[in-house]
Amino acid sequence: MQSRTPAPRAGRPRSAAADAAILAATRQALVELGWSKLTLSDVATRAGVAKTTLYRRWAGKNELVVDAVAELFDELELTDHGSLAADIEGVVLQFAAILARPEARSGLMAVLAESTRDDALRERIRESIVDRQKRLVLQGRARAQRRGELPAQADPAEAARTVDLIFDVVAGAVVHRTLVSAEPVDPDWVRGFTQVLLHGLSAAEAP
Amino acid sequence: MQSRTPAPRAGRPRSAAADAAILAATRQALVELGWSKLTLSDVATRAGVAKTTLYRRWAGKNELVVDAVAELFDELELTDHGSLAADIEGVVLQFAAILARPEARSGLMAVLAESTRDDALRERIRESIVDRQKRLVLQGRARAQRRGELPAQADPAEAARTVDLIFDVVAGAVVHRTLVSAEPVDPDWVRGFTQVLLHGLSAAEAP
Amino acid sequence: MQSRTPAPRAGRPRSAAADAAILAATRQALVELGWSKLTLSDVATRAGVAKTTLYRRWAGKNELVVDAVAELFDELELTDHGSLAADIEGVVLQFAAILARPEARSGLMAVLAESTRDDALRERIRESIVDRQKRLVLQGRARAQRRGELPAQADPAEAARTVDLIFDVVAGAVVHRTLVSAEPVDPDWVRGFTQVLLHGLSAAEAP
Amino acid sequence: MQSRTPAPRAGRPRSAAADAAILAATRQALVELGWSKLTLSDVATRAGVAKTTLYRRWAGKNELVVDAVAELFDELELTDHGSLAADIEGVVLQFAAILARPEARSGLMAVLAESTRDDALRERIRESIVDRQKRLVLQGRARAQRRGELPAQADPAEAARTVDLIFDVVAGAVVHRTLVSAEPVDPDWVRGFTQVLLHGLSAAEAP
DNA sequence: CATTAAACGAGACGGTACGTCGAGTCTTGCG
DNA sequence: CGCAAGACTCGACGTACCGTCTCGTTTAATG
Repeated sequence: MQSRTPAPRAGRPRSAAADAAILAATRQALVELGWSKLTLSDVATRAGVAKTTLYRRWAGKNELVVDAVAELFDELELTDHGSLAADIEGVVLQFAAILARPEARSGLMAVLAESTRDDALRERIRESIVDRQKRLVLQGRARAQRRGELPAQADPAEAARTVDLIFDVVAGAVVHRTLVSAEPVDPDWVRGFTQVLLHGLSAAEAP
Repeated sequence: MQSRTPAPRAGRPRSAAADAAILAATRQALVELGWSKLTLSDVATRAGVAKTTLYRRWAGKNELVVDAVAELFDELELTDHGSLAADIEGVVLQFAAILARPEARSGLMAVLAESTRDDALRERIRESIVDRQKRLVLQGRARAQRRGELPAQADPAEAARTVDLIFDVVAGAVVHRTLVSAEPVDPDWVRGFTQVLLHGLSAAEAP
Repeated sequence: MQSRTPAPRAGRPRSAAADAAILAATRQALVELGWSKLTLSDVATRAGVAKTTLYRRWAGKNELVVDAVAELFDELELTDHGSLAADIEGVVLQFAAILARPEARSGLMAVLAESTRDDALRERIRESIVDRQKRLVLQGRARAQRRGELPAQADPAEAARTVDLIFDVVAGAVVHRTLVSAEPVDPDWVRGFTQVLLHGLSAAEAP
Repeated sequence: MQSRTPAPRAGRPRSAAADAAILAATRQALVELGWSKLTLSDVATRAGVAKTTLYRRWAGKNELVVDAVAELFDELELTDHGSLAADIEGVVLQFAAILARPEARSGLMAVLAESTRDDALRERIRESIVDRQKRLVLQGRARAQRRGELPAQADPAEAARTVDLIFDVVAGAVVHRTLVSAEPVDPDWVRGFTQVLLHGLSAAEAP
């Protein structure tokens, strides 16, 4: 495969530093102001960049925030704790820690809200954020199967459907706990959640 | 408890019809425009009401939309289908049907996003929407215990914690599936989800 | 004929004070900044008024400046100095004094420049500034005819044409001297100009 | 007088063709867009030249337009029609014909407007446009004196003052008629104007 | 039944951010 | 070094919506 060099066109090239500065400034502004009071003028000022430069690279607030927030989730990883339950607990705690950061809370929910009426935006979110993190589920299952904690799945379509289901359950529960119920995702809760996820309600209610 | 009648002061009383018209207009505007392009002037015009009248009753866009959206969720009910699994499947489908309506998608996520930086708003959402629907979980558990599908829980604190957990898991998964993954909540998915919820991952992956 | 009361429409009436403040602020800004560096935001700020208010009343910079400048020329009057020559000299000096003010120089020429490509603007200038001042020529001629310095004119069409001609000559010469040649309109020049106007070149060159 | 060759320094010399192309493009843009909507980027594109090249040669819009417009007036000449009156009528018609061209109207007035607050620009206009055309007045007077239509003038200072006065009267009247009154400079008007100029108002009103 | 005080419609108001555009400068690579 | 291309900073543009205000006009309970 060839290098990614994007065809060195004529004229002055775009400043690479500007991109990083803008995304950082966006996150900072999200922390201080939240989504709705964040203005692109302000972001430009913080980044030491003209508003025009910003609009040359992103179509608007939504696209910019998606990119700024997406980077936050790339630090997630599935540390090996020896058992499936422990692995899940570990990654759920990491995920909750990210969602506890104001730039993530504020930014993520807002772009999700916008995406309900903007298909292009939804696709962008899916590519940049959602699908990138499904790797964690795949990794977790593979590891659990290697350990013999889960059986192998024959049907690949069924397997894919299960990955999606688990992702929705895990991500949904943590997001709901954090942003809707606004309760802390503490080790107790994580333990309870993992129990339900692995063994179901009936088991969970009768330990 | 006192009557709700708010001390019939002198002067012309507020029009009761206006409230209903405004909330309906808000939902209609959410459908057509979505949260971010909805303007209070527009809502006022649609409702055949002056902007002043609107601001006399709600503090702003957020409060108005919370009230407009909250009504949508009151139609949820836990029909008795004979078994816990069937009851869950029924209510999940109902919930998904509401979330499929654009006024709910757009409005709900937006106010949740705003609530990440506005505690009063979060409290209002919790009162108007979230806590009102926990009744469904309570009802479902009571019915399942009557049927002998679930054991009684001795510790009331533990019982409350379980209700919250289940609510986060169910609501979170459906919301995530609908609004983030943007995949349909069809009977297949609901069956799979209910299996995981009742019997856990291990069971679900090897039926 | 009825009063000018402009049909008291519904809603809050426009502030009368705002108009005056805006026009005064416009003249002040013309003095300090000149036409090309004058911004409507700045005018609004000076007038203690929101930009919206300004745009609600004038379509743009051009229209605003026409109105602001037009008022300056309303102070012109044809004082009776006893002879046609003296009357002309008097009004020419007055006119030159107005053109010496920076708000008049800068504003007038700029809107004239714009009017070369904007017929509506040209018409507005003609109504607000040019035609209003033709009264001076009419007045001067009437007075001179009363004194016997000029013969009466029988043909009204011819008379109108002469008024236009004289206006173009007088206004044109003073404007050109002031703004193009950028030389002072002092009493000497005025005397010479009046001689040419009344008695022609041949006489002027051989006194 | 030294050669105009500007010291052939090292490096690639400036393209001579570019200058002409830029000035032509400027005039074309003035015709199509007028002063205020003319942009230097657009001029550069029309001339097939980079913006840099343009700024290397002119300081800005004003200077560029002065040069582009000045060339237009160089085609004026005082054809000998046999009498002073006829000569004046001829040159006035020529002048009016130039002012009827949109690039002249729009460009000339705009730079004059700018020059009210920019002394360097005014000086440049005077050199490039105004003073260059005073030759016509000098020429006309010399010819008339040769013919015996005008007496010789002894005092050179007085003579200079008269040239300026006549120039202001002629140029001023034509410009005012064309751009302010926005009436055509037709042969009738020119005849009337020449009568006033040569014989004065009193004569003109009683032919 | 007249009074009266608040609610009402209309729309102007001071603000603030928007997204675009032009001016003039700077930074590439090519000739 | 000149030049084309085009990204850069800066600042004004004209628009839109917010939430407040000031009008003149209902409208129901009270006196």
